[in-house]
Amino acid sequence: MLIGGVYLECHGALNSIHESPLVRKLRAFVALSGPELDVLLRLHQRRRTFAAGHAFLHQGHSQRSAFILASGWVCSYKTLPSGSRQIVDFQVPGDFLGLRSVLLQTSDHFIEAVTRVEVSEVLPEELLDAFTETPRLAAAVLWAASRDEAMVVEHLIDIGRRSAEERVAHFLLEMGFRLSLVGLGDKAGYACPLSQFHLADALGLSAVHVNRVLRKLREDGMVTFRGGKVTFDNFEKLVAFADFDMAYLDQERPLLK
Amino acid sequence: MLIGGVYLECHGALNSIHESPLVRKLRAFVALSGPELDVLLRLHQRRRTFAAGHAFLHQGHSQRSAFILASGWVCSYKTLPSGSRQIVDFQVPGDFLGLRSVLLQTSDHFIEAVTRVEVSEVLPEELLDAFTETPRLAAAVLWAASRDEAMVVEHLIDIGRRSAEERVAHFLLEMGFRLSLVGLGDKAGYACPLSQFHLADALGLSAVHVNRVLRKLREDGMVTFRGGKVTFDNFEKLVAFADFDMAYLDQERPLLK
DNA sequence: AGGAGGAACTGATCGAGAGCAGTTTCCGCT
DNA sequence: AGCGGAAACTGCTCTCGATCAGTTCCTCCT
Repeated sequence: MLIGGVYLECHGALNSIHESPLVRKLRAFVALSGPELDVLLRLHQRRRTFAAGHAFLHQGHSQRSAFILASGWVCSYKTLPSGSRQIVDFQVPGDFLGLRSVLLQTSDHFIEAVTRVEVSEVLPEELLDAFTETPRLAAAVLWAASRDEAMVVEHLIDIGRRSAEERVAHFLLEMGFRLSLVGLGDKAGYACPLSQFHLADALGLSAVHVNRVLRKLREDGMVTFRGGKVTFDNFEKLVAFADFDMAYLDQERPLLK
Repeated sequence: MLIGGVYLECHGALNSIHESPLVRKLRAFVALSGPELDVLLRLHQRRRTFAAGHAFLHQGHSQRSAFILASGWVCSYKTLPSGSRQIVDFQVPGDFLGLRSVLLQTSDHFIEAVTRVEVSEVLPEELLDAFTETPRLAAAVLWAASRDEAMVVEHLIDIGRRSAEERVAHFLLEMGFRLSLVGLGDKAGYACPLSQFHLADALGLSAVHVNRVLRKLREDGMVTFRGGKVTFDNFEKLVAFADFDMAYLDQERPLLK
């Protein structure tokens, strides 16, 4: 399906568990057995769809569900009394949403659909049952959660110590790597439904300045952000400029073989 | 023991498991049974001491130990090619160190002792054994890890959206709350071994500017940072100014009763 | 008592990025 | 084909915090 001319979603029922982006992501690190795939399939049962802009987890609420993102983009953010918001991270297909709110009493942030999204709702009991049944799966999910935390730390570095240009470059590269893991992008680029306002809210910049920085990166022949698409014009130059070290989202399998 | 005139440490052997700051912290959320305390005691066996300034976990290495901090302060940080460093978080007694490096292939950051510290080294097997033996303990530790992640997110907000003054105020309050949980601080203040350089590296500011901001906060009668001590001159005013909402490190028990 | 070294502190200048106030381009809609 | 709204884009000014270049204070050392 095409939205905005370029943004690609994969809708419809899941024909096979192998199509799940989550499975695809976990498989990059753990060989999953038949029974483990069955457990994952069970977690995908409660399918739900949300329209773009819909907020389905609220700061301060104590809703205790987690979600597995099947298609579309989502952002998690916090708001300040001043009215401004800080986007903590974006989630793409294969990512978990609100895993932390299962453990903590209340959700400390908002989660909002950027595009129309499809998710699978997972109740805390289901998750815990799945974990006791298949400890390897538990370790794999914990690994994914650790990776998410490492990404938040990297965003902290972004905002704290990198210039606006390095920040934008680094962010566009990170999303590229994350999407490539689930087959939604490569070294040429990827479809990206974010507005420049989204980038600004995520990177601690003003939308106006994001615009200027994007123009600079484009003029320097490194990356083009336009019309819902990110195109890497010179991948190596961009990696060098952004000082991108992909160790933090790697790509080597952890505890498991 | 006194260092720098005011900084207080509690050295020597652990006479009772109840003296462990970790136990004290976890007890604020979970009632721990006798057997569970025994398991925790076992984790405290391998006692080690490091001098101030010693780095005991290195970026890029794959050392797979975690540590429980018994006394002293520690900071975890990442470095950039430009030479500057970003302190991601400080750890105080009762906190885990390097929990993420147990799961991920390589450590993605440094951990360095700010003061002389005492830690208990925990090997991955011991941790996993303890978790399978007492699932409640596993949940409690996961809860603590979630809380740590929530704090990193709050630092992201700090650096991304708060002014330098709000940032410093918010940080000093957070450390106060964390220390009070293990009995090392209260509404009057706490002993703090950090230099203004530490604050600068953690808050994404220059040391010079940190100095100015501290002066401003002191002159406004909110908080005094001096001589290794943080004194809250007007606690309520500071909380209001920093827009401090302690929900993110709360203080309500999660899954457990 | 005198010096050495390091943190704390201060003033002056500079620059990245914010904020404002627009215009232009690109959509979908009727 | 024309309209309306949102996102993208641009020029201008101003501010917050970095940087530089010091001085002062503290503590340890002999």
